[in-house]
Amino acid sequence: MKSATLMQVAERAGVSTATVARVLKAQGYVSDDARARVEAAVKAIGYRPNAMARSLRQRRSFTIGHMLDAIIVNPFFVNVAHWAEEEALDHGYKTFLFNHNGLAERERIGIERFIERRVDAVLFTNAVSTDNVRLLKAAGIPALQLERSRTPAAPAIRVDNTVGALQAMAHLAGLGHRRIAFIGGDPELIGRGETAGPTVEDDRLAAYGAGLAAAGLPFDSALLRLGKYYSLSESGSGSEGYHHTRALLALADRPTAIFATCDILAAGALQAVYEAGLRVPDDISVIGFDDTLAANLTPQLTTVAQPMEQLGRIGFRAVLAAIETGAWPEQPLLPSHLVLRRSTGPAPL
Amino acid sequence: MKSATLMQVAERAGVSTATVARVLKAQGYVSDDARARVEAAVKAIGYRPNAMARSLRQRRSFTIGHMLDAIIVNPFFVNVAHWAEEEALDHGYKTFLFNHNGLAERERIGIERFIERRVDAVLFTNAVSTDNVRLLKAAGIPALQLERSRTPAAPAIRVDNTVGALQAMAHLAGLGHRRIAFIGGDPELIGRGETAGPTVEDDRLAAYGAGLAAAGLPFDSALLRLGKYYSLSESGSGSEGYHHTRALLALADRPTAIFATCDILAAGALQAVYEAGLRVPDDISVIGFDDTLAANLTPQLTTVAQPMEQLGRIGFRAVLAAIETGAWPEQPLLPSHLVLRRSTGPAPL
DNA sequence: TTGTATGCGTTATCAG
DNA sequence: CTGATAACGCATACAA
Repeated sequence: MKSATLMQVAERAGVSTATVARVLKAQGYVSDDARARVEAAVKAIGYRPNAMARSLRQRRSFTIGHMLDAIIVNPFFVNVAHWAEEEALDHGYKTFLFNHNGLAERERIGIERFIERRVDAVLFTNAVSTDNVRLLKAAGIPALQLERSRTPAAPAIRVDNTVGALQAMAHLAGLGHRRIAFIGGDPELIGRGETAGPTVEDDRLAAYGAGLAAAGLPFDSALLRLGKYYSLSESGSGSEGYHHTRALLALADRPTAIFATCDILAAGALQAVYEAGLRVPDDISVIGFDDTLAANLTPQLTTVAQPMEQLGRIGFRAVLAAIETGAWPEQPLLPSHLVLRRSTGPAPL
Repeated sequence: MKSATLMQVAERAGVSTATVARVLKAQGYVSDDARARVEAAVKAIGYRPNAMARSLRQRRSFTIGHMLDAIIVNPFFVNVAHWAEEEALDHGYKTFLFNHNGLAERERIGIERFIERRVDAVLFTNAVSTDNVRLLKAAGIPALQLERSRTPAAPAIRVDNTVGALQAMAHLAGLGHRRIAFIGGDPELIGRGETAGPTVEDDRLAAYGAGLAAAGLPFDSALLRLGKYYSLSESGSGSEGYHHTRALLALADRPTAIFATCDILAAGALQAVYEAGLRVPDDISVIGFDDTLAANLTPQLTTVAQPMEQLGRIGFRAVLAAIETGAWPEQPLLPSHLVLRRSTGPAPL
């Protein structure tokens, strides 16, 4: 039995479609008698409104698009998407996900699909190309960037990376570490996009420097390793962190702590340390970033958590406001914070 | 500029809407002249078809629903969803995801949303309640289960868990292990659903027994630990594996190898072994299942891989066939297989 | 308090 | 080869 229509409900209840619509939307005057008959009819034939017909008529799909990067490699993206979806559900919305894997061409295709399906707004975590984002503006569809701003073509709800990173550095310094290495995304390779001002990678790196200075520790370029977060092609996605750490451990005066700006990088670091026969945190401490893989690693990873749930929920509420009012609410800067687990300890003597 | 309509294209090109539709769908006779004018008009006003109008008219949404379990805890689900989506994209489809976290009530809500949005079919990875699945049947929407069959109310594309599990056991036995522990999902707690015949958990457990027997090893109930795969509420999702392993290590005659039937369980096992000051694989070998977290763990985990990409792709193609022909294609039993990494080695002397 | 009528943007069926 | 025209299922302005 293909779902019935509103008209069939009306017939069965002996009223007009307008009346059925009124009881369904719980607005407008309806007599108790009519209401009861309609409700009975709805139940009897198992009527379910056709969302597509409704959307066509209202020129609103109650659907938003969510563009994501590297969804099967980095759990960060699924998490943000999950919470955005959760919030959307609470407001009668559904989301369409699209994974661009960092490729502008894929992103363009995804955006075209979104436009064809008439999403009411689009969330980017993260955006790749300004031109693509402009496609949405041209179509009159609001767009919002989450976690970082990579293009000036859309507003962004960003994360304060500095606060959490400084906590991490202070934690390490407080444990007596004097040689702290940094494994991070290269600001030149990652995230620069077309937005002016510091990128996420700039901020994390700057916080490393500031944390060193605050603790009165010298900066040593041998302890600085910048590159990609992970490779999408290689099977062991943490191999970037693994190789950097191998190099670090080969140093004559090796570090006693490593601050990696992604849990995936930290996962690779833990593998390299283990392979070298050293123990974490006894011989070397490790801190990650994101709080994605952290609780599953050995030992459980101390890490700077990103506010993934807030990002998703607040992000959705922001686009909803844009859809309904045409204006963007203020965009808060969401804090990151250190989560202590078992991969950090006192510096070895 | 809100996206233009087909009628506007028609006006601009000086033809009827029917002609525009003909060139857009590349079917039916259109003169080269008319075709050129239409194409120019489409380009000029940046026309994009309205998928909702099309769907309403064709009574087909080119959308499928995908019900998932524990999406932010177990990467397995995102992976299957990703590949199903990828295949869907190749066929002009999009998927709606819905996460039920194992709750029948949530699943019901998700299915209702799917029906309202008129998805053309639904994929379950995995289903919770037979009643919910029947809701789809009542609405005339084809449904297919992926990875395991938990209800007789829909066909299923399942995985052959036995072949991979036997490989794992043979690998361990070949390395000289004689005391091999098993940490797995409890057939009574997980997966029994309403389907007759052995569950996934039955199969994995049976393969453990068969592997033992094949290697001429005795079965020792002290080495058998059954429970849940993970807890959705606890932060460290691998805590189940951690606690089982602590118990195993406390045994007077402890095992030299552990076969855990989920990478998340194995992650917890690795943590417990590490905490006990033992090394993997020197003191104890560990094998997981799924190949999700495996490459990120320390040491990289030997595991039985599930065919996640095939599950997603073949699953989508099967529902597409059901949508188009009304009949289900044959449902293959997809093999699992052992992936060797660094967590297994010769049994200690 | 209720009903009628129109249109949302397509597609499909007809004639021409 | 092309153009009217009628649905698809719902929402809403307007009348009654």
